[in-house]
Amino acid sequence: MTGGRGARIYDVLRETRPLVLNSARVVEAALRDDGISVGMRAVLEVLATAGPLTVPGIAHRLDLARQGIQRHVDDLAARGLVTAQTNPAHRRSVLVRLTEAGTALFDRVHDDELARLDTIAADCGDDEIAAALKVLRALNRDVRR
Amino acid sequence: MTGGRGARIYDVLRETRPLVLNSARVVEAALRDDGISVGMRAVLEVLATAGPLTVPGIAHRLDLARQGIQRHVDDLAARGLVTAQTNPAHRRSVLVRLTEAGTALFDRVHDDELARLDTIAADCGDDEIAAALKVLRALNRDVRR
DNA sequence: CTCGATATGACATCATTGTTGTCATGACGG
DNA sequence: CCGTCATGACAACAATGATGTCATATCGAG
Repeated sequence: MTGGRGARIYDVLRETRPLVLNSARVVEAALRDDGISVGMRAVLEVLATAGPLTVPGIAHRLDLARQGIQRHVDDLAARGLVTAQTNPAHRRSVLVRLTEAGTALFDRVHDDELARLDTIAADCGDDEIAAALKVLRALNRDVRR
Repeated sequence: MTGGRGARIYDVLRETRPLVLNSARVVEAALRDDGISVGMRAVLEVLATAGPLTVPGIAHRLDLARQGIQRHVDDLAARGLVTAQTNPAHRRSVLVRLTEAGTALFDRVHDDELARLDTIAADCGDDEIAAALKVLRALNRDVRR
């Protein structure tokens, strides 16, 4: 055996950092023309996926501090990509939601990304991709213990 | 079907960012007492794994610019964890190698990390972890096209 | 209902780190 | 030998995650 279970999980984790860096480079290049950053794009994605959320709610979904998300939301609002909406559950903490322009921008960006990903990792089967997703979710769940 | 192949690969990629962030937080907390950063630790790992390398060589392995690596190497040298070694293949570009202190530090840190990882993602089988590794490597190989 | 604890927005600061640029010099191939 | 490239050294910048503070709104306990 080449190593214990921990060593094999370590190998998995070691692949993640360059993957995040490289995909961020690709995504950033695609976003440059639109004048938004990867951080701002991450906020757009959460809003597109989970619907209107408060700033702390977005931060929780992304495992980030609310202060940093506040910056991104402010920047996005200044560009007219998100807007505030009254929150029925909390009068002070408004819900942030995508504007039409924000929805259109994210949809376009996202479609482009999906098209690119269709042709990638051609040597991996659907079962292997599903296993990778399961393992990564398990790691995300446990690593913050 | 819930989405095409690209959508499933996208789901995999989406897990990687928080995973990198959270594991970096854990690693950083463990390194704080030793006074080194995650970037410096990454350099130590490359040197421990691949043996003495030049600064551009380390940068290539980590997919980073040589300038940033130079900083980490300088910091590590100032702490006595790495040292220069004459390069038989290139008189000017010296090889960086771990000192005894550097080797001891990385071994200790790495052993601690492996011990933690042994108990993680208990619901994932060895075959699933192997599949995850294969998929991540394929993504790393193709994403920078 | 009152009060204390907590959440939130706003604002500010800092550290890490990836990126980019420059320059002099050595290394290497044509 | 000369032009091109690689390398080290140095510098500056941008994005972003982390941290702290403060006033105020919100909420739950008593």
